[in-house]
Amino acid sequence: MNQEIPKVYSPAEVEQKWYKFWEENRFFTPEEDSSKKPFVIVIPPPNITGNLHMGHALDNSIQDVLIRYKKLQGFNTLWLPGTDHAGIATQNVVAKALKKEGTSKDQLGREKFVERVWKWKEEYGGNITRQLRRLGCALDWTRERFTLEEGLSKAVTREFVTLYNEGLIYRGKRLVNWCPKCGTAISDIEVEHETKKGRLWWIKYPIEGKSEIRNSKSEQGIDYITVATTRPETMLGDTAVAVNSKDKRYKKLIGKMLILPLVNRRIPIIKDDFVDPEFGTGAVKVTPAHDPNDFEIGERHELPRVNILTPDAKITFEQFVEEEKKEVTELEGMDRYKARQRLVELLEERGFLGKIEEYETSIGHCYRCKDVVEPYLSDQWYVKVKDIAREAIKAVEDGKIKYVPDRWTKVYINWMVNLKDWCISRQLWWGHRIPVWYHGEEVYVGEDPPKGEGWEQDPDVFDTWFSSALWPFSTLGWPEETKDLKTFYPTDVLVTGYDIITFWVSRMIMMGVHFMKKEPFHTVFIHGLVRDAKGKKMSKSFGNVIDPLEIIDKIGADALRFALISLITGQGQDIKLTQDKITEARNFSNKIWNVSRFVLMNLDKKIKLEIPDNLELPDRWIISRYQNLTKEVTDLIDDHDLGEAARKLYEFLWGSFCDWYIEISKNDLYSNDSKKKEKTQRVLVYVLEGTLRLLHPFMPFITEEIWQLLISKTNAKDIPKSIFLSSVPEYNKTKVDPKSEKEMSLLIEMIIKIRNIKAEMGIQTKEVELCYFAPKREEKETIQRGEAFIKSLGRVTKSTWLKAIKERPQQSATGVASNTQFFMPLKGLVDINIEVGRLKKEEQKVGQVLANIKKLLSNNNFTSKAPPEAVEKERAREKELIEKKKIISARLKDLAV
RNA sequence: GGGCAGUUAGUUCAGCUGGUUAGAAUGCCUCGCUUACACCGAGGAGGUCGCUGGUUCGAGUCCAGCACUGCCCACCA
Repeated sequence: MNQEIPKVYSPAEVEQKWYKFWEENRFFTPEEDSSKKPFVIVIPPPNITGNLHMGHALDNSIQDVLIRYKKLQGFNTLWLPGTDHAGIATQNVVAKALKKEGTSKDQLGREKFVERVWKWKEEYGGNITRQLRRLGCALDWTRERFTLEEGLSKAVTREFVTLYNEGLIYRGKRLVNWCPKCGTAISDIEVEHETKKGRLWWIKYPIEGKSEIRNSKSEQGIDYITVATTRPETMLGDTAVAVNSKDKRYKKLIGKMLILPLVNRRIPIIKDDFVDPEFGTGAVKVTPAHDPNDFEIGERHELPRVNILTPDAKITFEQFVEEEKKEVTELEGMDRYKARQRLVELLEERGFLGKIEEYETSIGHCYRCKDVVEPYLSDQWYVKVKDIAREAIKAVEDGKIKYVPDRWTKVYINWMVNLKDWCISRQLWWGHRIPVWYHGEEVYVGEDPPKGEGWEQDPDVFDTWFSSALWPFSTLGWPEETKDLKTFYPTDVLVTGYDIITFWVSRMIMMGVHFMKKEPFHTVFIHGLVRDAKGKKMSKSFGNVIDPLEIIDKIGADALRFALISLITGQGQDIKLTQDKITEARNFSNKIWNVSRFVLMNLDKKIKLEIPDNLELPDRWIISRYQNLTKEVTDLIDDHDLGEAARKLYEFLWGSFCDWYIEISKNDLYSNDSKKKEKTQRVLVYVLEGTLRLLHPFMPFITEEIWQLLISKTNAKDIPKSIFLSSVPEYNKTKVDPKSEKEMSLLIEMIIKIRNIKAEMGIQTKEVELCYFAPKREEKETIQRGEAFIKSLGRVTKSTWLKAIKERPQQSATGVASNTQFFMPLKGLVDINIEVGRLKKEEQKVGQVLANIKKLLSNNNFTSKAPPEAVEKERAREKELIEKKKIISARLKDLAV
């Protein structure tokens, strides 16, 4: 017996061994000049600051399943790895480290700082790629890329310069979302809105010439106008008050001037129909430099823009004339929130403050540092996206790109239709430098620096997404016309969570269509997010994170992958990962291990890897089931329903193969009939070997380990070096046998029912056995020896089987009929002969048979092993439950009436 | 304000184009140490499929309305 195979599967060693083997043999590198069709996925590049979290684990498990499956199907596969430099994120991480050291990025200066980030990257940037290896990802590491490396930087420069020359890029002073903490502009989608309790302050703006509003005769609309605001400090930058042109209350006042309280700036009352007369007082203060709507109003009315904030959100009076400062000098240099508080106090003191209301308002936060974002006036670079977006929409509408599940198509199109120009400049140091140089008034845009003295490069860098938009082709060598680019572009599938459809997917489509004139992929496979047991997002601050690496250490990458994949639904719902599910997957991998151990243990010689001829019902059944499984699993993967495919494999392997076929097989394996034994060995190996190949994309390590052991015990020739290089089992329709499936399922049903009766009556396994055989005439002898025994009412083990054979009287199997029959010898007491006939009137027969068995059993005074009082107790409990239910339902009925 | 998704056993979820008795896992209750596996095996209990109508011979499944939950988008001071 195989002592060297342990009972419990321990993945750690196995996984390490095989990944090394795969990588060293370059199995993941596509064949050169292959005649096979390529199948390509580029990895969504994780941030170099990142560590593998469950989201990555899911995303990459999915991709690995697809790649390995396609490989088995005979495609020339490439899964291209890489990482993203992640501008803000990385800069923040390094800045934090510097702070700990007591220095800062400004102290270091730009050049030194960037050098420092590179150093950091060399040191820690490899974390995530190591972790992807642990997961088992079949990535071609010889082609690994980084967004900030030379080649990809060249691509980004080409991107910008080309777009610029096409007139699709412009620089403009606009309101951007400014993160004071990061000190940079961020794009609209990088702002996270959150509804928070705030306040609405009402402020009185005196009409010119009637400045003494403390006078008791003062009245709204005569002496002053009241405006409402959630951000009172912005009044410092007000340059008008707007009212709706149809608003009767203010009609006469349009064109008159107001005196801005404390600042004493003369500002006009203007009409603009953006203003909703129903809201607040119907009059809106206009701060073009600090509010997007006001900015637009300002544009329409050519209002001056007065900026009141420094880049780190402190009050500045840079644009104030001297007189305006007089009453508010103390605010200068003050933090925005402190200033707000103080300003309100000042207004109050001077009688300009009206009421204060509690108010719910939505506040924008930086997606990186969570600081409150300010609308801020600054010079930025923009991409005019309208035309490119149109092409990108068309690609999806024409079906050249398909979203899976389909509902994301709508989300994508809706987003694209409403797309605004894309702010691509960031005031960071870590990133691709914008290829623009200034020399006084002159501006130079080009891939190489301008010649001559005195040129200074734009200090800004690009939005990270501006470079990752090129990822599907920049990684293959673009803008050079490389062989890889020709062979592998366009790629096939993009796999990602729905959270970055807008950030990334849409931009890749835009740039792919624009620069390559070809969609970057034909399928976008969108999956849900991984959440905790309660459906909450996993995050460090909640403390509900399950670390994939910890799980891998404990139970193996295979089990983790299987847990995640089997949780995927066809609808792409979010996934709730629980400890239970992880345990289940662990148990499954152990089950695979043990069933394989069983098969291996029962092989005493080299086995032919083909189906034998002398098949019996259980053999035909399991082979048929296996054929169906092959078809189902391949169809499901083709349909991108990986979760269902995984569940099908689980069900087959555990529910059919282990629970039934293995048990039945013991009959032959432990028999003296060498022909039968060999037949069964061959069926076992045939089905298990094929199932392993089906399972390999999901659980690459354990399947490799077992497959190698198993295949070495066969006579198969030209064996591939790895299961990864083998093939998907072929679906052989001629082996599908509905009749056997039907018969077998009936048999199973009967056995279950008999077990049920047995359990109810407390009869022990050893006292009752069920024999089954499907005789052909020539097998009569065998049958009469009672060796067609396949299933006891409990579990078959070698010892019980041997015992049964030994103890069973010769006459136990009698009355052989020409049809399928059941025999149930009751340990020498009675034989029941159950005729199933042609299995046509199954239902009736089953019922009849069961009734007979029950009768016989109760006539024969079996002793129950369960103590009578326990049985009594259980019955009482049941009765009680039924009573309770009755009462409850009666009460509910009363209530309903 | 607009859009999307979900609501099925105690819990977490499957259930495709409508068709026998609504499945699985886990938990619970019996029983079983049996040379593949106690990370196991056998059996059992547990569901008016969110609510209300409609289509149909037939509805978790299709349609309409409602309720609740979650997510995304949106400039209302």
